[in-house]
Amino acid sequence: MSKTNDIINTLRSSGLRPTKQRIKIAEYLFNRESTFHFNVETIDKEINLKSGEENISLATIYNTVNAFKDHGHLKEVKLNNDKTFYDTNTNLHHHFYDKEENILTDVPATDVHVSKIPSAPIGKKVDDIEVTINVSRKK
Amino acid sequence: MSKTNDIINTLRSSGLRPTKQRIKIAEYLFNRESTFHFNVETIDKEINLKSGEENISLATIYNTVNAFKDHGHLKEVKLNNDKTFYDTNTNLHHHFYDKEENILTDVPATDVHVSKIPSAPIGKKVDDIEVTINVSRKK
DNA sequence: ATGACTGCAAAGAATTTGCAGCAGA
DNA sequence: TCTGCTGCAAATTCTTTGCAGTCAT
Repeated sequence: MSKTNDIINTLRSSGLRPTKQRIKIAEYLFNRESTFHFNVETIDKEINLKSGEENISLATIYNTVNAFKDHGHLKEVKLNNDKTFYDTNTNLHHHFYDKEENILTDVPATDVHVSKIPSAPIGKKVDDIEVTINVSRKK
Repeated sequence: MSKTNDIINTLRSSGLRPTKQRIKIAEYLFNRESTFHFNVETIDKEINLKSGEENISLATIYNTVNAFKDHGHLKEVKLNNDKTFYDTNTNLHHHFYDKEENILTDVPATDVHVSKIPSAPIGKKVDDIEVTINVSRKK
């Protein structure tokens, strides 16, 4: 079974119609070895400016990314940036963040141990812990 | 020496002219026991809608908050929200975050120990570590 | 006096939405 | 066929900016 068929099945089984545009975006996002951080502009540039084929409208890219997020294929990430970033790694994990260069790198959950945390506020329970390791250029 | 004079001195010594608007906003933000998370709308509502006095224009609130941030009196915080939030606690600390209610609570740095972290990417050094403890209503 | 700040309105930037036409089931 | 999706443009929302008048020093 080809990768494209995998993608079609994944979309379908999460309740999303596998349209031409969604397949193209999904292939771009998910057919890669390592995790990937991007924003809507990334997709627009890579898919639209690069190919001589039909373009995908910005509105559709927004709709598609939101649909992927709502169906658990993407995770939203907050950066010191006006644009919204997304992460193709939807598993629990941590990050290196270089704010000088606005680069986000994944850190596997197993590479970080948090050995002490306070108890949750009254009436609340802890769901998960996210660690951001802020880094900068070594001088 | 009164609190207002403290604020005027703090503003002046960080290179900001203590104008009526800045003093009013600074008093609202900094004259409180515990740390405080807010956005521009918070200030607008609390200071403008509440008082019968002269209002402070939105543009000035934006300018003031940016000035306070640039001069180290505020820290920007990223939430799952379209608006930019700020934190009056500029020291290193961690957070409880309840995304159901969009509530952020401070956790002192001493209440959290991270006992294992990966080494920084090549050419980078670790500056600090921020821990977000995601919580939700206990069922 | 002079340079910085305020406030208004207009501009900007990212994202969402209304709706007609199109495509996947 | 029949919803759901796409794509365009218009609308929205948050934030910044230009500029004339005002205020702190």
